[in-house]
Amino acid sequence: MKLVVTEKNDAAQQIARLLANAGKPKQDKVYDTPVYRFTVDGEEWVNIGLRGHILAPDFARELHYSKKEGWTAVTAEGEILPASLPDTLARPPYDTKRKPFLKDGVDIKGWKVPSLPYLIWAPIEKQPAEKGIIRALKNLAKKADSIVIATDFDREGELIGSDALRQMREVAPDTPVSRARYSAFTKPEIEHAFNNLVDLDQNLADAGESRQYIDLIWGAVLTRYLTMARFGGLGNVRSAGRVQTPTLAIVVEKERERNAFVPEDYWVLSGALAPKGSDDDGFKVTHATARFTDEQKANAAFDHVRDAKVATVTNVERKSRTNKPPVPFNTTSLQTAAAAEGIGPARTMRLAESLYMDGLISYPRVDNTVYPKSLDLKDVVKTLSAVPQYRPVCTDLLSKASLTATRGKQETTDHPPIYPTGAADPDKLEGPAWRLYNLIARRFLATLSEPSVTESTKFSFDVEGEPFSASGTVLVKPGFRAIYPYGMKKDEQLPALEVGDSCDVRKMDLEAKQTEPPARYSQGRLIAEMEKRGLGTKSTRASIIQRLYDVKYLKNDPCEPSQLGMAIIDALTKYAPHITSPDMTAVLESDMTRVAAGEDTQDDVVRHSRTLLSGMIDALIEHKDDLGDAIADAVTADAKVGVCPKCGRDLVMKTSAKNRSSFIGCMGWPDCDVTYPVPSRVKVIPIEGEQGVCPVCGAPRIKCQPFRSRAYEICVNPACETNREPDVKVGECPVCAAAGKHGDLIAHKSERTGKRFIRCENYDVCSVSYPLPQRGELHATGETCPDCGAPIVEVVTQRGPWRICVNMDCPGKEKKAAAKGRGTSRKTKGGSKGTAKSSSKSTSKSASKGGKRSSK
DNA sequence: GCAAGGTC
Repeated sequence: MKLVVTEKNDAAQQIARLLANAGKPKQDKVYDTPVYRFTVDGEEWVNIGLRGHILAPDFARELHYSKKEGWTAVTAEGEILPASLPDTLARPPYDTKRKPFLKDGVDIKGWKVPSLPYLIWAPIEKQPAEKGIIRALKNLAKKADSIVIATDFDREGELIGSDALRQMREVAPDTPVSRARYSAFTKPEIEHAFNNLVDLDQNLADAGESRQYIDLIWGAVLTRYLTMARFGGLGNVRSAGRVQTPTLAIVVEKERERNAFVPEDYWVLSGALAPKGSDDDGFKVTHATARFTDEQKANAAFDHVRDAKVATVTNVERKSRTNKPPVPFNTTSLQTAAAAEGIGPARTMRLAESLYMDGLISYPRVDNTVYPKSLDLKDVVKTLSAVPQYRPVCTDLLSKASLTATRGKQETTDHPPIYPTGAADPDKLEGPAWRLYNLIARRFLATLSEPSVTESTKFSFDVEGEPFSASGTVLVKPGFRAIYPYGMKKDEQLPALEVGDSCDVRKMDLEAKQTEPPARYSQGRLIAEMEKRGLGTKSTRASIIQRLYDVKYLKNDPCEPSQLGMAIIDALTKYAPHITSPDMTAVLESDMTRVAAGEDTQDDVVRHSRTLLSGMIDALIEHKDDLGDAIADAVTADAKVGVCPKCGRDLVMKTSAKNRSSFIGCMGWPDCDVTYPVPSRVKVIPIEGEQGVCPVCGAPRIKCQPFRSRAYEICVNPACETNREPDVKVGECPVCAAAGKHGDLIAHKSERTGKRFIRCENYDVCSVSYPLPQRGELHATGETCPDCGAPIVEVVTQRGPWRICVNMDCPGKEKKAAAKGRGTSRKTKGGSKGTAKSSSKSTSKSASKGGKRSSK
């Protein structure tokens, strides 16, 4: 039996399909891992797909951190340093007797902390990360007569293959092993690869492993340093890494530019003209000097034209422009295009993964932007014509004798560019999933379509001796724009005018303006910038940006660094500049190339990198307290929501030690006891400037962003006049009624917590109460619930009015939930955390709504 | 409670 090991399940399946020459491959499972059995010229073959890397590098066992002991470097014997270093590693070039960082073995909240200088030189081991796959792999390797490593044809692929081989060698030490190298899933390419097997390139695998080690060493050492410099509490990691830190630096650099920006005054003289005698509002004209930097000159020009009645056309320029259709999508261009449509890169990849698994799009991690010859374009168009929105364009394309597709600059042959492989039903996909599919399908059709032609017109005018101009652009031949409207500008139509025609001057205005600072990066542009600077790969960029948000270095979209993010970059730029620059990646790349070429060894390259970091650790440790203070200040600044109306100190977001809920508290505590509640399940965004102070009570106003609904602003003080709501009678108290007395049920808003709830008017003696939705206008209906007898209230929100029985335990609710839950279970599985949470409420509705909205 | 790289 011949065993073929690929990098992923998808590849195992494709290779089986292409090589089987006696019937279709049979799918089987070995310990839950899918494998494909088939025969080639009478020989039995088995294909197994790994899941990327199956081993993960980590520090030697005694240096592992555990939940119980934290980041300890303490051995079982209480010894700080591991007993011995592997011979291949040099002894650390530092004095082990010197005072270590955060004194070894000192307890910090129960954690023992290792010496960082030592961690740099700590031995690294590779541990199994995919135990199920490894078991299946070994099981098959034992039975195999020969083994072919057929992982992806790149550095990481060679490393994944080498790791797999190491595992197999434990059970099959003598089985012959070879390597298949292919770069496209086509029959000739795969057959050629398997007829011309080579040996595994250990140098290339070593190059990949050096990358793993260097990333781990720098990442772990600097992350531990930043995290321990000022302990931020559980869950507050301050991370650093070869890719994430330079990426953060890019965003911080832009913010610095913005902060250093000095706005300049300029003036714009513009007005409206209309063809003589017409009665429309006219079109916009601007003075030939688009920006006056001299106020006097602007005023002088304005004085000439402010009372003008007539403008004369002095010149007409018409230009027609052909716009080429876009090129096929690869991962990066999909991410940037989706980001422009409001789907962030990380979410795009999650959605793309699930569209791929559902057979709706091709493999989403690809650099290629040229469709392979083997892809039957017409066939894809035929498939897409099943989607009503695309049918007219598909019919049009299918009527052509042949189809020509655009080509991008990057051409690789491992996977085709991202294209639709199935027809989606807008009603069956959730909103964002449909929007992404729609983008991909339309992009595909656009790459096969004609160019679009726009015609732009520029009129020049004379108004009382001052030169003015107007321009407009009109789409005269839609071409690909008929199917691909993304990022399209609106038509600006100008009337038909010729030289010598005159127009009525409708108005003239002089506007004082200021130059704007450079714009922040959108997530899409940040992805593009990372690619430009060689940071990360198509598969990692989205998650790295997400990570920067998760550790609170970045906030908002477009990307804005937090004070914490700026402080981290500040400190690292000073004491470990290497990690903040993309150069580290560039140097690593050239090192890898030398290792792969056999001109350098893994040990040398890793040792050199360790030495470099060693040289920085002294300065870092020396300034640990400065950095700790800077981090603490930055975190406080990030948490600030306003100023205490009582004592004038900062009010910050705090977390209750008791139940981990958030509240706003004064930094002056315990001298000042001012606290305010915060609505639960919302993201709190401080409001800067005057708008952030309540004009009525002086407490801060904040913006609350609930998950997936509209943000609102409130004063944080629940007792404030602006938060007061009149009590509403919503029914009668059943308990009091049973006892023979009368009690109204009142909807009431607490002045202490700001929470709205229903209580019996006899609340001093009667404990009947019900919770209420916290947002929306409340109305009594006078009705009671048929299932439980509790009052029914009406709540009016932005989505419209809805009615609800106020009893949380009402038996009627379970019935409804069960009925709703059934139809949507499929969606909650593949989606994000967020979609899972909101499943029962909004899935069915948002799916159909989203479909209609984006089917332009 | 560490990175970045694969893939799910």
